[in-house]
Amino acid sequence: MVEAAQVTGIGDRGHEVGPPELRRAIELLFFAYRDFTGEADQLLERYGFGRAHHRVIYFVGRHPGVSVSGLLDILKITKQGLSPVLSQLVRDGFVIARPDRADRRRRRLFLTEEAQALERVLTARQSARLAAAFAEAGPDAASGFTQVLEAIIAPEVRHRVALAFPDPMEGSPRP
Amino acid sequence: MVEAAQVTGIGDRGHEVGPPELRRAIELLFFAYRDFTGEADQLLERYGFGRAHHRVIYFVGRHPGVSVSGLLDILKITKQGLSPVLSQLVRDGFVIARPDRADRRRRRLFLTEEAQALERVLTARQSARLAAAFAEAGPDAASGFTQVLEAIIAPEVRHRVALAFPDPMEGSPRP
DNA sequence: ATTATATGTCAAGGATGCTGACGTAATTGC
DNA sequence: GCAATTACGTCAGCATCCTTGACATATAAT
Repeated sequence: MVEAAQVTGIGDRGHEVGPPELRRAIELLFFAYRDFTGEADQLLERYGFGRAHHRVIYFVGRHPGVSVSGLLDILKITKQGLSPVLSQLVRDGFVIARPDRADRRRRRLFLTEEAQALERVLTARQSARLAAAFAEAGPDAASGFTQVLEAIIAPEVRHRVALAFPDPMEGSPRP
Repeated sequence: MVEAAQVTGIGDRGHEVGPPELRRAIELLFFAYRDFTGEADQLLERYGFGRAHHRVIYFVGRHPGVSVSGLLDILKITKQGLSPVLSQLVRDGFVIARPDRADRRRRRLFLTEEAQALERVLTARQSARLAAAFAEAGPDAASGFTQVLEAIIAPEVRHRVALAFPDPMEGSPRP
């Protein structure tokens, strides 16, 4: 096939393997995600933060009082991987960790006001980009977009995603 | 606000910052992309490859005869970043680089048969996951999904995405 | 009292990038 | 023909983010 590609050469589309619309969707997801996540980096740099810090700030902001292990469950990384990032955020005054009253082994994490302000700006930027895309594609497309994303997510992970309307149980201590 | 979060404590949703559906979409994109890309990793490990190798295999497969700089343009990384990955793929017999006939400074990249087979399996896995999500969400949602992804992508990058139908100009030498 | 849990830390390493500098071969422009 | 440019490679150094493994400490549960 390599020889064939060289012989037929120019204009060869490579081996066709599946429905073009699926192949196209795979690529769209790659490019879209890359462009989308690149949005916030410039602002984070000013604070000496990277993507990992962004994720922590975001999810602690969404789940105030989450425990360290709860955060690890969401992020699906190891505590050794989280450690330097979380330490820096605490050291720099962006995250506050206080022991849970009922179980003092657990540290509940909260954003400081400065971190909340940063998170608002970061989320606002990404929201603006999404809103522009939704406006361009139309409300039905926007609805389909979230439906498909939800279907892509592994069933056991879906419950972690924020609900469209506030979750009354959010932040409650584990049994 | 941190104190407020601790006082109101349990059940607090954190600071509400924007439309819930946009916040929800941001999270969906995060979880969906993570689950989606994790799909192929297990298979790649058997070859001693990572995501970077996957990207090279994928795009060389989609653009047979692409030059090194062409690949760098697609991936948006530096040649120093690509170098170890591409070298390993050539060394392991997954990518063949031959000088362009008209301009022998340029190396045109092709996949070997083994690499094509691997790429087919990898893409088939991801296609299957996408197809399942499309089936679950319905054809209209699938259409909206790709429309929104395309709208998210920066305009100057959109032309890089595969077309739904083969591009007759693909692989042609630069003027 | 023993065991289990939540967390932290030290060590070592891998994957994937970056910038900067330099070199070589080939092509292009004058 | 010669200089500048282009395509590519490589070496050095560094950063980010993540891993596994081992061990320590405090608290809670039994």
